[in-house]
Amino acid sequence: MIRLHDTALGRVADVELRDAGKVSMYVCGPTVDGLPHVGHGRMALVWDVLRRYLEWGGLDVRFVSNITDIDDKIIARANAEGRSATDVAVQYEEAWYDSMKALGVKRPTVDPHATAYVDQMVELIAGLVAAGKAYTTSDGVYLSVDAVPGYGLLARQSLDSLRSGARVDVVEEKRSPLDFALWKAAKPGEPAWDAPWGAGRPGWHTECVVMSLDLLGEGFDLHGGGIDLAFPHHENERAQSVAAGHDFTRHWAHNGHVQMAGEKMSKSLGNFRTLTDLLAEVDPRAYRLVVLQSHYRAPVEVTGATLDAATRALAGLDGFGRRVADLPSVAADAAAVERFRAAMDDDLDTPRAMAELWGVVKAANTARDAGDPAGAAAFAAAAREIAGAVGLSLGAGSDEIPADIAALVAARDAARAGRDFAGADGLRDRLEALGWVVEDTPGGTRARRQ
RNA sequence: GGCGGCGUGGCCGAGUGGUUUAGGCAAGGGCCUGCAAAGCCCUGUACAGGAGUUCGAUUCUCCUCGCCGCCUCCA
Repeated sequence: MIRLHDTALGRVADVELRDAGKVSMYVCGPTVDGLPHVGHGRMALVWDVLRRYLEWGGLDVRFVSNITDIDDKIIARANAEGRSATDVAVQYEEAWYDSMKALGVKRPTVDPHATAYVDQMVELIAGLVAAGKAYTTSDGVYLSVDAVPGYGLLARQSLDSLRSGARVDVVEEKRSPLDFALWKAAKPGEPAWDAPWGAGRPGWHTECVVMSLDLLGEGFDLHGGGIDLAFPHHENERAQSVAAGHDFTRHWAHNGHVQMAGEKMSKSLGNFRTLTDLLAEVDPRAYRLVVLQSHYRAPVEVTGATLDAATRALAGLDGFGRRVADLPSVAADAAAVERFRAAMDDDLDTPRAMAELWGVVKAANTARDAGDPAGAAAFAAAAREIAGAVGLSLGAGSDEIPADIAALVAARDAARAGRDFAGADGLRDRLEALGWVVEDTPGGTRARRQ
């Protein structure tokens, strides 16, 4: 079984499944208050890769990822644009899934919406109030962190050091600066649900607790998300579930951030680039490759240069895919697949896994050049196996050739056949000017887009 | 102020106490080709600086410098 870094333990640990052969995982999804940014894309890709890899390994994965469709920023946008919060949420959820589709990120098994779980959230909060672990104030309901054993587990800090470092605004009625809102009382004009403490809306942290436990059950296997969520979001999820007597996730995993010029990219810093824009400019697979070529916990710089390098690398893989398309389909080279598996099982070491991919690509090319099609086929099968396991398709198909391009190619072939090389080179220049590359292969001339 | 991370060859980016190399992109040389393209082969004296532990450190310890993150909404 795979080993992953566990944020609660601060080290890599075996992922021990609750039920043999089945994986229950929850990943915090987006708040749909705007277009997704590049960082969201990395998050989605990292967990998609993990999910696909586990499925490839024969596990039955139940992947739950939520949509936060009620939140302060959604309300702010709705008010600013003079429309309903629901309207805003629906629009940006659609944008989210459009981007996910382009990236090749599989749809979650279930994608719960916060607004559909308000009743259960109210129930959870009521239980915490009744148990004396949460208290009401004039603006909502707060959880008392002093009532939670081990608060600070995910922050990896003691309650005291968290308290001394707190920069939270002092709210007079809060018993501790670290206490956080379970319920926010509605201000005039805000969307609101009824509750024993007055109309309002649930706090962000509560939804994930209710939805993950409802859809995955007590003690589910894995809870993931961006590293920025470790504290306070996940800390507070854990705090609530522990306070309410639940057995929460068995394993916490977090992905590192995307950096822009060495800085974290985030909405609040305003230095973000939307995923929508990025995907309009580059092959979405290139972004997947950038993500795969960095370790999921390390920060990664997403720039024109890194995307460009990945695009070129992808072109090489696509060329390989085309070249081996005619090889017989045979069993994948077992040793190569095992090396891939070892890399992936070692805390999802995708950079090493990708190195294995290029290793088999090279091995297949070498075998083929050496006149060993059987060996080439086994390595090519391994390459497809590995690429498929991480959600990367190797462009096996050829480009559609428009008639005018085909005519130029045919004219060049005729010129070459007549040993009119000057004419042939002129035609190749014209093709290149039109964005096409010609390759003379033993099997005939091949044209492809640049 | 508290907690944590990082600094690897032109760029991106893994990894390891020592015999043989991560890998990708870029670059140079060769093979192949009418010439190319694609592919294959070869090449580059990389581990921030200092001290220490060790037979031996890029890999462990300490210090210095630089960068970054979390402690507030945030993937």
